[in-house]
Amino acid sequence: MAGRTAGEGVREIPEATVARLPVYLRALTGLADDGITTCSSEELALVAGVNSAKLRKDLSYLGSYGTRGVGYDVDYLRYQIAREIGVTQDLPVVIVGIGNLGHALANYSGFRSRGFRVVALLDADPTRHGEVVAGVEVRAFDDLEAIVREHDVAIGVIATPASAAQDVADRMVACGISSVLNFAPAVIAVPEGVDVRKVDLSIELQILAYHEQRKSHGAGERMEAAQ
Amino acid sequence: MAGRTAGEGVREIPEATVARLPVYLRALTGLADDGITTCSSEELALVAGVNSAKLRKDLSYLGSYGTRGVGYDVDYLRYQIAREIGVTQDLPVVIVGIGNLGHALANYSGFRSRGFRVVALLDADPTRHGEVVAGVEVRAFDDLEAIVREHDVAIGVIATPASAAQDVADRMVACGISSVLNFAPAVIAVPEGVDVRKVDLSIELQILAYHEQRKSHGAGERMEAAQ
DNA sequence: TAGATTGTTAATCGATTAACAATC
DNA sequence: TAGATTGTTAATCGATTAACAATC
Repeated sequence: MAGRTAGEGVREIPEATVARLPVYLRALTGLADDGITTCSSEELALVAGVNSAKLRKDLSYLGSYGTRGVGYDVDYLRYQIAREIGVTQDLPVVIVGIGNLGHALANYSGFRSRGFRVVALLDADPTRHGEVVAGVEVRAFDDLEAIVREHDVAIGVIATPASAAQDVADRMVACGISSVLNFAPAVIAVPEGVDVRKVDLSIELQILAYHEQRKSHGAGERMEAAQ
Repeated sequence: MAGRTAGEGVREIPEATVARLPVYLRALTGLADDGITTCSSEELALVAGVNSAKLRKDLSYLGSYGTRGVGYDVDYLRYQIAREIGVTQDLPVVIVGIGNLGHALANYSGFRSRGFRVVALLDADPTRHGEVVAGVEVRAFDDLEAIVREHDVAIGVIATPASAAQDVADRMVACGISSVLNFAPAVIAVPEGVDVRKVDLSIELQILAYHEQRKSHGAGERMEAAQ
């Protein structure tokens, strides 16, 4: 149930840490872009938006890549984190559903720059086929299997309406895709061994709404620091 | 630091529970659409994608809205959760940055159907001004303050490039916006009392990549259920 | 009354944090 | 050597879960 049973040092990295590694990676890239070659856990934590104790604890799961009294080499740490995540070379991705969101995703430069390559855009609507988005031609959903086989695609992105999401997920799984990023506002069921992550735009807004409501009530204290 | 000090029954709902309330709300809406008027915690948990113990524990923070031996009235529970979140009437939202993602967000029907109203679309690029997206005219970023004042906007959405995000956030905060949903791939700093939630498309993909990598290594066990 | 299901308790698990010994 | 900063320990905190008494 917990995947591989430990044993020969297959480091078990906590899920909360895994979710922050990409944040550190981005922060390090930002530092490197600014010409900074070395940083302390304090400095990196600041730009990553976490506290330094948490950062050091997180990094300790990967190994000892810092130097006491000195800090971390930006490029070296960046490579180690990228290696740990597995984004040192481009991973092929397919996007299904080329509506507004699919367009945005296809054009999203952050995929390319962070180790992903959009190898295909698929849509069920035949009138969309042949259209070129972000340099990639929109193809029929039925081409999924051939594309997955050709490019050895392991990650699929669902950007369809909610009603189509489960069907798309089933087809992806049947083709051998084992990681799914789901933007459709629907819970999808997948077999054991397949990972699903869900991004839900309106849920994030609702969480904000909850806190917003709490602020305006109970008029006791108000925003203390107004910058 | 923990906001209002308890006292006269200002229920303190755990953050993890708050994040799931919108999920329950959506699940209940789905059940209602299917004509289901009553459900058990087991049934609701199934469609929400959580286990029933967690669901009941979460709902217990809101009050006692179920009936032992019977279950929950779908419409009643739905109303209670919506009231708790604060989305019983439309909350005004502004979106800044009308690129691909901004377009997708403006057209996203889930906002409207879940208690949010996009009152303005703003972009720094003058060539975009006047364009109508999803029935709303794109206006100048400088109009932000007037719009926030006119519609009493409390929630802002940032869909700009990373380089503009901090500046947009500063301007939003200066206008009195106290909740920000940030889609730009950048950490933004805001004063105490302002909430920020961040949606990062490439981070989600990277988390999937990490698990994907782990699957292909250690060839020990494989996907047991292939559906 | 018997069966069903909630709401709550308590145990467990995992994540965060402060503090500091190790060490550059 | 003195100063700085990592990597780790241990304490704390919060979230999850199973179990079951309460009660419809």
